[in-house]
Amino acid sequence: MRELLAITKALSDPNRVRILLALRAGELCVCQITELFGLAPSTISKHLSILNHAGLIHSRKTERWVYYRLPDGNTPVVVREALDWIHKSLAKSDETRADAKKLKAILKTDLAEICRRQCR
Amino acid sequence: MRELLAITKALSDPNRVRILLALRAGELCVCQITELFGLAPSTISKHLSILNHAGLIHSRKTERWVYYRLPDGNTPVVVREALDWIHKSLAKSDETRADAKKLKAILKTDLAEICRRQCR
DNA sequence: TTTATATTTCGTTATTTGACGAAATATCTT
DNA sequence: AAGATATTTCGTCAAATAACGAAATATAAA
Repeated sequence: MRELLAITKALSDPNRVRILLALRAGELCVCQITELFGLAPSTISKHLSILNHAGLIHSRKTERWVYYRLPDGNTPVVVREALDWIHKSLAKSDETRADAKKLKAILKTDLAEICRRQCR
Repeated sequence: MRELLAITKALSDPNRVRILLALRAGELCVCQITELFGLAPSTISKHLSILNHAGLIHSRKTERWVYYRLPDGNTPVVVREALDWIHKSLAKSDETRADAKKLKAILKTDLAEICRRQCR
């Protein structure tokens, strides 16, 4: 029950659901996600921590950046099914499409340039 | 997104998840659920309202009682998959078994008798 | 070693949520 | 019609949550 509730609570915030959908495009670092949603870096970091704690995303630290991605390979069934459910339910929504479009632009921009926008 | 969030929010409380699992035994009236969980009738009513609003349960009023049940037949895919996921994930947990056992005893007791315990 | 950059942690604030009991509503029984 | 019963609605309170900015941490660059 505890594991399942960690998942359902993680999924009960729209921004966290949007993050999961955005990550289908591949791993993203915190500042890219921050740029995508226009929230404070600390807010995004907290959301990522909650998703991570529920097992819905994994992280990888390299140099100055922390990249988050959807779990790959050996994922608990309960997690994989939750992710499948979310993606299946919202993949084609207008909001998801809009986020995907904006993300595409962000991915074209230099990473350091993106990050600098937040740190001032 | 709104529909999905109604579902994930409904699923992010342990008592509401337990209600969904209990309803696999068949429809239950509010006082039976109240008896099962030992919470105030108004609290249970609120939980049922949230589950109902998310489409996760349906209700049927007859005489003095309101019965709640899992949706049958034409249910939106997003709802059906959420229910399948919950049931599959927790059907065999200790907590679910304990609830099922207690529920069995409640179902053997006369309905009016159960209700009278709460209304005093 | 200092400075800049990227992320997280912490403290604060406003909002939401879960619980309760009292009152309102609706239905059944006298 | 009056009283009893079952459920819901409403108001209140305590706890949880989402947001932010400031400070802390960690790594890279100068």
